[in-house]
Parts: sequence; C-alpha cells; structure tokens
Amino acid sequence: MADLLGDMRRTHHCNQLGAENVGMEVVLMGWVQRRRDHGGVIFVDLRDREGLTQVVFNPGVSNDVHAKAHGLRSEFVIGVRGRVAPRPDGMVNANLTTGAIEVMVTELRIFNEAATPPFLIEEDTDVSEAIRLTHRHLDLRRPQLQKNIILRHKAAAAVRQYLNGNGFLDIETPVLTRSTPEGARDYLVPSRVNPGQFYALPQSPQIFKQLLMVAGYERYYQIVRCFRDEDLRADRQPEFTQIDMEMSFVGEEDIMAISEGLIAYVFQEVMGISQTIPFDRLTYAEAVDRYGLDKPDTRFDMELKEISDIVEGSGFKVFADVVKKGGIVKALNAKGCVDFSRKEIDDLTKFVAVYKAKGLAWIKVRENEWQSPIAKFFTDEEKAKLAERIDMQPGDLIFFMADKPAIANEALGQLRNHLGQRLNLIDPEAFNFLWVTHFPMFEWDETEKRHQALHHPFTAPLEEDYSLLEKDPTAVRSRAYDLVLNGFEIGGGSIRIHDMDLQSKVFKILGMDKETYQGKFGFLLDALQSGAPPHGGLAFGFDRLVMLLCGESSIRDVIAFPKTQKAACLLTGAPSDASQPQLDELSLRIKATAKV
RNA sequence: GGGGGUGUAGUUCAGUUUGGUUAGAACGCCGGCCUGUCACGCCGGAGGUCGCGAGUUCGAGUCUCGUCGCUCCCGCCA
Repeated sequence: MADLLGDMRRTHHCNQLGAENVGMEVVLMGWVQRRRDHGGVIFVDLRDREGLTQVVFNPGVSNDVHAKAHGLRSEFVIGVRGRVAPRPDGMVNANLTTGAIEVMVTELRIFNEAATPPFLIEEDTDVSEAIRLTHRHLDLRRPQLQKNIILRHKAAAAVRQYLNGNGFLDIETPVLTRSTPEGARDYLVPSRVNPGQFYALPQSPQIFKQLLMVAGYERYYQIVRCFRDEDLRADRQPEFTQIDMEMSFVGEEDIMAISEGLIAYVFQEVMGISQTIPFDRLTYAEAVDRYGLDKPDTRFDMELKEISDIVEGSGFKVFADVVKKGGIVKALNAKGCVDFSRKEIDDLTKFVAVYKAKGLAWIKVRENEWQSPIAKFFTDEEKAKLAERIDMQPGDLIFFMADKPAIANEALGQLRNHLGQRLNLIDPEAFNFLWVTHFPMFEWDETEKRHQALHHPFTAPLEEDYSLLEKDPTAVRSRAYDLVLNGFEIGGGSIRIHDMDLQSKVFKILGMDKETYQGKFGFLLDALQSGAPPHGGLAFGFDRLVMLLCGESSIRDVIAFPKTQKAACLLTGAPSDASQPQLDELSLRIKATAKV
C-alpha cells in the first residue's frame, strides 16, 4: 500500500543542497535512481528533474526506516525527511553537484512502487528508439531528454519575450481550416455536420497571417503547430512547430533585422552565447554556385569551382558534350586526400549516385604528375587553367561532376557536406548563420507541365524582374529569403504580394484560370482589394532550431511525444481504427483494399 | 512509391558465412551475505514463440519465399 503525501512537503530539489546546508532538516522527493545496499548502510541516489542527491539510510539512525529502505527498487517514487550531513573525508563525489553532502534519512515515505523499467533511466542509454518511444514516459525521465525539453521551453519563452517586447501580438489561427491546392499533402478531417466535406489541418497559417495584416494588426506572431502529410525524415515530423511571424509596412531588411535580433536573443537567453549580427548573406545563385546547395553549411570552406568554360572544347568528350547540351562541369578539391583508395573513391561514387549523378571523375595531384583516368584528355594549357582555377596542390584529390546544373550542383554539394564531416573540417561547437536571398519565383514542373511556386504563390517577385513575369517566369527572382544554420534551413519567408492584379497574374503563371483561383483564393483577392498594406514575414522551424541548440541529430529528441517514420505514435497506438458508428456518422466508408 | 540497414533473454549484442544435442555473454531482475558506496562488492538463481507466416529438409535462429515493425536515404516535403 502506497504511502500518502500527508503533510510532507518538499523543501529543496535534488540539485540544490551543498555544504552551506549542512545541519539543516530537509525534505526531498523524487525517483530512486539507484540503490546500493551494503547490508548495513543503504545509499540511494534520489533523482528529480533538477538532479541527484545521495540519501543515506543508516540502521544507527532508525532501524524501521532502514528496514523499509531495504525494499526500495529502481524508479520507486519516494519522499525522505532527514538532516544534511557532510560526506566523510575522501567520500566527496566531484561528479555530482550535490556531491559534497548527503541526507541522513529519518523518515521515508514510499508514494509508489514501480515495475522494473524496460531500460535503464540514465544519460547514455543504448536502447532502440522503438522501445524508447513505446515507453516514452520513461524515456522522458532520462536527464538528456529532460534537458532538451527544458531547453525547448526556455527557447519558446525567450521567443515570446522578445517578440512581445517588439510590438508583436500573439494571435491564434484555426486548426480546422481549408485545404489549399499548392504545397504538401493535407491532413484532412471529415465534417460530421457537412457530410462528404473535409477540413484540412494547416500546413502553416500563411493566409490567416496575411489576412491579419489586412485587418490592421501590423505585427503578428504565433508558436504554432503545423501539419504536412508527407514522408518523414530525421528532421521532419508530420506535425511540427513553427515560430510564425508577419509584419506590415516592412521590406526584407526589416524582417531580417527582427529575425536576427530574435535569434541573437534566444541564443543569449538559452545558451548564454552571443551571436554576431547581422548574419552573412548569399544570393540563391551564389550559394548554388559556390556550395551546390541552397542551404550551404558554411562552417567549412571547400567551395565548388565551375570549369565548364575550360573543358567545353577539350578532348574529353564526356565533359565537352555535357557543356554542349547545356550542362555544367564543376570541381571539388578534397585537400590532402590524394591517398584515398580505389574503394574509397568507388564508395563516394555510390554516394553521389543517390543524387542521380552518373559518375564521379577524379584527379590525384602527385608531386610531378596527375594520377587520373581522365588526365590524358587535357592539353597542357587546359591543365594549367584547371590547376589554377581549382587551386591544385600536390596531395590534393579533385572530384569532377558533369551533368545538368541541378544534378551536378546537388550531388557535388552533398559530396562537399559528406567530405566536410568525414575530414573533420567542421567545428561541432560552431553556429554559422547565413541568409540566402533572391530565390527564383518559379520552377518548371516537367511532369505536370506547368510552373510551380518555389516558395509559395503569395511571394512577391523582385520589382526589377516584373518585366520577365510573362516572357520568362523561371528567370524571375522573388523577394524570398531563407535562414540557414549549419546547413539546415531553420527559417524562411518573403515579402508578400499585396496587390490583387499582381497576385492574379501569379496565379495565372501557376496554371490556374480565373475561375479556379477565384474559387480557391477569392477571399484572399477580396482582402487584397480592401486595403492591404505592404507586408511580409517569416517562419522558423522551431523543432529544428531546438535540435541544433541541443546538439541533437534528430528532432524526435526535442519533441516530447514524436511519431515514427510511419507517422505512428508507439505510445498511444495512433493512428487506430474508427468504429463503424463513428464512420457512419461521418458518412465515410473504408475501401476494402485498405484493410489487410 | 523506391533503395540500404536492422529484428535472438527485460535491454544491448554474439551465434547465421558452412543447417545438427540442453541458443551464449554483459547489464538488468530475483534470493543470500555485506556499515561508506556512488557502474558498490561477493555467492547463488530465474529468464528465450530466435519479429510473424509459409516452404525446403530426417533436422531451420541459420537456407528460400512472403509479411510486419523500427531506422537512414531518394522521390515527396510550396
């Protein structure tokens, strides 16, 4: 039978007591981390969310209490009353904040016993993630996870504090909303009172925050849950949290400045480290040119060099033909890697094949010669130009990629990241921020034979590119910007279109006729005609940001109750079947093929 | 939708290459001893549908086929 709390009340937490408390009578409560029973004296490490304190049961103090302590097991929930005593000489535990003292227990209450946990509740648990997620309430007891979740709270608190102080209003937007055709797959919720119709869960509050600007609220923010029914990744969950912001009467500079201030504040409050602002900037074109990716990891150099102009007339047909067909040839200098084995290079070739690259040419730069299957195809002049462009030095290993620009850049950019890690070029303590600006407005979708918005359809085009909207949409640059941290996109936003005619034109370029866009976005177009101020905003991926702050490699480690790769919750068993009466009420029928 | 990895005791793994008696280890758990440990120590013990289902075989943890879970990646994610 479990003891009741009664009049026992905690006086301190388990990371609080030190030499200055010696002699004090205290009450601690928490979980039994470990029991070390010496037959006589029994030591228990008592754990609460703040830390550990060693409590001591000595038969010399109380025989009854000592006998009761003999039955303690891992994860029992107890309260102890006792006197703080200094550890005997030589018994101080320097690894423990409270290691100078211990609590000599005079009263023990066992509030609850606990089944033997399926894994040890400790810092470095080696247990599979499936088991951790199935017993998430136990996993969440681990110090590492508690630290992450507490840090997440602190980050959210700092965000609110900063934005509140800068005139932003926290305004809630609907979770049951309308499906929008562009973008990710929606999560749908059937409407009982409107049979056959569905709400969609928001992929982001995009349109609502724009409507709030039209409505005159000027500065809005929300730490808000968003939903996308797409396949998962280590940094992607079906429901995730955004710091969503929007401002009126501003341009890019204003939003970037507020964002930098926000990030710097969060880093100062949460991590106690200051960030240099403003952050560096690159245009999309420059980022792709130098790093191959639109979210480059700028913690290390090793930039890509385009060599199309040097090799287009060369005797190496593979390169020359690619350039002739509109492709590019780029090089990556892996400094000092000349001794990579044939197998290592083969493995890297397989690595880039994942990104559709057809091959990976290479040159090993030795003291007096190039060791390479392709060196023989180049003239001395071409060799000299290559050596200069790529900064070849003896000891270098040069990789070449020739392909369509999108493939060559992506594959070589990913190879750059891969080598950066493998060659330990990355300072794991560093936080490198980078704005990427001037994204293209549209990209051509070959399968659907139409233009797609790269960002979203409400993003404003760059004014100087207006003239290109009709004749060459893919050349139009947008007023969109992403914030990149250590190679992760942690935020993105844009200046929005606040003019009805321009918005209609963009819808048309996206392949919608007037009837279609009036039907889907008529309410937005109406709003734009009713006094819409110039406005723009940004949304941060809060989970990713916290993941990087915590030094974790998966957002599941900074979300209290995450889902698996199949979008299931192993703890609750969601998703689950609906009963026939529920389905009937919603006018739904399950296809026979959906059931196994 | 596709590719890779993985699944054996409560947990982490070995055993699978080359099918062969009672499937091992560590930690955890249970019992005993132990008054200064903090990964306590010592002695003893319990614990396994080898993910699931078919098949091949005298015999399957091991081979074949299917299927499911977890995970990483590609596609997808405006």
